[in-house]
Amino acid sequence: MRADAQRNRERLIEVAHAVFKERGLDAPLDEVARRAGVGPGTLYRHFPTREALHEAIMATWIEEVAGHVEKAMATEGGCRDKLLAWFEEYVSLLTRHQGAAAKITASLGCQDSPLRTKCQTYADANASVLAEMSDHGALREGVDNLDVCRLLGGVATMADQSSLSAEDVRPMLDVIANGILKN
Amino acid sequence: MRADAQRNRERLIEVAHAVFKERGLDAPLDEVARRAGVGPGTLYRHFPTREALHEAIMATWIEEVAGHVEKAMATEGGCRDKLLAWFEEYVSLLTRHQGAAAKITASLGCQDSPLRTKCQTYADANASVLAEMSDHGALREGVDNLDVCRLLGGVATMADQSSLSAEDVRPMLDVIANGILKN
DNA sequence: CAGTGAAGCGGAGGAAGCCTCCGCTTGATC
DNA sequence: GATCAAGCGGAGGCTTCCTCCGCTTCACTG
Repeated sequence: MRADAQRNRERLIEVAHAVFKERGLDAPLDEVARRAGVGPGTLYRHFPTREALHEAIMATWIEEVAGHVEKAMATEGGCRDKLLAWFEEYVSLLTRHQGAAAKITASLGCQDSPLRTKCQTYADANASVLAEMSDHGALREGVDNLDVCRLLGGVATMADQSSLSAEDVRPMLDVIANGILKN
Repeated sequence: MRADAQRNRERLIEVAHAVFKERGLDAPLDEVARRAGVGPGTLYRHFPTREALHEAIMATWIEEVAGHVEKAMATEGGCRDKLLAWFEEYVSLLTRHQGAAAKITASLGCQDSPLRTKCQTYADANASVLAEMSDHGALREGVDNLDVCRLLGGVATMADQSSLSAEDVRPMLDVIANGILKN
C-alpha cells in the first residue's frame, strides 16, 4: 500500500473512533470523512461498508478482552462474585459505543457477518469463564454459552438504549447469575 | 373531525401496519403515505412523529395483552410452567414487528415517551404475573418488575435482531425463570 | 533527476428519506 | 348555492448515502 494511503487509513480509523464515540455507531460517514480531511470516496474505498469501519475501530478493544477476563477472575470471593465481576466487564465492554451491543450480539449467530471474528472473541472469553465455573461444579447442567452471551447482549443493549448505570444493570446480572449457577 | 380526515387516518394506520410488518418499524414513512394514496403532508399532520404512528398501530395488540396473561396463567402445571408460558407470550408480543421490542423496552424507563402508556401495559401485565408467583411463595426476594421486563425486552430484542425461533429463545427464558424463582 | 504508469484522491452529484410550507380543494353548515 | 375553515397534496429544502471519473501524487526505472 502506498504511504499516503496508509496514512489516510490510519487517520480515518482514528477519527471514526472519536465520531462513533460522540454520536454512536450510526453517525454519518460523510462526517468522518470530512473531519479526517478526505473525500467520501477515499473513506468508502478503504472501508466499503459501515461495518468494515466498525470492525476496524473495534480491533483495539478486542485485544483487551483477555485482560478483562483475568481481572474479573482475580476478584475476591467465590464463583458467584467472579462471575458477576465478569458480567459487569462484559456489559461495560459492549456498551463502549452507542449501538455496539446490539450489533455485536446480533452477529453472534451469523456466520458471514464482518463482525464475526470480533464477537467470537467475546463469546470465547465468556466460554472460558463458564468453563472455570463448571470446573468448580458451580454451574447448572445444560447451560449454553451462546444463550448466556445473548442474555448479556440483551442486557447490554437495554443498558445502551436506556442509558442505564452500572447500579441499574447489576440486579439484571444477578438474575442471570442465579439462573445459571447451582443453588 | 371531518369525514375525509377520519377516513384518511384509518387508512394510514391500516397501511402503516402492513408496511411496518413487511419492512420493520424503521420503514420509510413516505412509502406509507404513497401506499395509502395520500401526500406526505397528510401523514405528518395526522402523525407528527414516527412514534405517534407506532403508538397508533400498537393500540390493537395492547388490547389483547390481558387475554395473553389469562391464557398463560391457565397453563397446566406449576408456577414455573405458567411463568415460562407467560414469558413466551411476552416475547412473542414484543416481536410482532421488527424493531418493536427494543423501542418498547427502551421507553419503559422514560416518563415522556409517546409509547409510555403502551409499554406500561406490558409492565403491568408482567407485574400481575409476578404478583401471582409471589402469592404462591415461588418468587425469590427482591425481584423487581422493571428488571424482569428489561431482561425479557433484551431477550426479545436479540430474538428480533437474530430472527430466533421460539426454540432458540426458550433456554434464555429458562435462565431468567431460574433466576427469579426460588430453588 | 525526469519520465511514466498505476494507485489513490476528492468532490460533484444522483438517489432516498425526512419533514415543512403553502396554495388549492372539499366537506360541513347555514 | 354560498361560505370558509379544515384538510389535502406535493414541490422542494435538507441530510445522508454511495458511486463515478477526471485529476494528482507516489514509487519506480533508466
